[in-house]
Amino acid sequence: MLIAMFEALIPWYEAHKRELPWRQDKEPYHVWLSEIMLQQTRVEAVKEYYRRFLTALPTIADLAEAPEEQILKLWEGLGYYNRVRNLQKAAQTICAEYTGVFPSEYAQIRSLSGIGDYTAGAIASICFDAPTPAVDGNVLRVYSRLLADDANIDLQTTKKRITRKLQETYPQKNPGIATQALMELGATVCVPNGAPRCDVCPVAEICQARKQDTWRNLPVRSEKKKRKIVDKTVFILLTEDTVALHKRSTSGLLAGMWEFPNVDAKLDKQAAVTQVTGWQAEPLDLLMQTSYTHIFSHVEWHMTAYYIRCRKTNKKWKWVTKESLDETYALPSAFRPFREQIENL
DNA sequence: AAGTCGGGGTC
DNA sequence: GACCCAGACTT
Repeated sequence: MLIAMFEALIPWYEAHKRELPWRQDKEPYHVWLSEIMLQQTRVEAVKEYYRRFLTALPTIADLAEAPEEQILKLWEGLGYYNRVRNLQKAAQTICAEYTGVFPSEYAQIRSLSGIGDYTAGAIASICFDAPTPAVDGNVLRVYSRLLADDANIDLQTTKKRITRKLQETYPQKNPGIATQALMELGATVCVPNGAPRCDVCPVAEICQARKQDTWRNLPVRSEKKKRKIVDKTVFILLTEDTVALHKRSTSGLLAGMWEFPNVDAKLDKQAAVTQVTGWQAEPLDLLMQTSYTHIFSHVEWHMTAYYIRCRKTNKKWKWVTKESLDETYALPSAFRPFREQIENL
């Protein structure tokens, strides 16, 4: 079954594959960067980030030596910011332990920061022709439907089993093509939301979910728990030419990113002004008030923002010009609407 | 095994 | 509003 799948899949991929920036070559740095950026992130979202990142940091050595502010700025808006910290940590490991040359053995690749089973398998097969499966969400979906396998794909045991089954029959010639072909099928034909395009699927004839008409129920996943709601009051503190920023902790949510000063509570106008006075920034005028909800995977921020003209700056915040905010400081998307509003004051 | 960690497209 | 994306790491 799986052998027949690969036989039909490879020629289909060669005929229908998308042209993507990271498919120009098999340079490990390029493939690696793309795989990290693509973790839980759509192809369309990654394209421009990928190009910009490589223009700024063309080599692994450049990445290893880059200031943290620069790599966070390059990742700004892409999310999961620990990805880029781990990316740099791995780059430093490659420079220190592998003389700057990306390692070619699966075990070495797998041991680098930010590289798990999926990414190691992808890089080893695509860059080094190792017959190592790369089991991502696409592959789990394709496999579940092809075999009408109703095991929960969120379970470790299921992923291990599917990885093992693929490993047994993985093509020994051009395994990197097999890796990309499986994912391409999941991304463009056996799609995650909506009906799969079985009419153009190269393996429709051997698909058990299609035969049984059970594709709607596959793959099976764990139940998701609902998000917590956090109320926030955000302070857009402005002088004549600067705005106050705060750098977040280097651990936890949005680690190391910059933000507008805020507190985890819903303050009314008076309490907000009192808060700013307590920070000794001397509030002059309350210019505007806006509200905005930002949704993360596991939490919602219900934010009320007060735009306040201040007489003085304090030592508690970093007061920066709008220009340097845009050019230098990495601001998460959660705060982006407030940044835009400043222009309308 | 469950929780944490972003942001956005699609239905 | 719910789902989920070329997942990894921590607890």
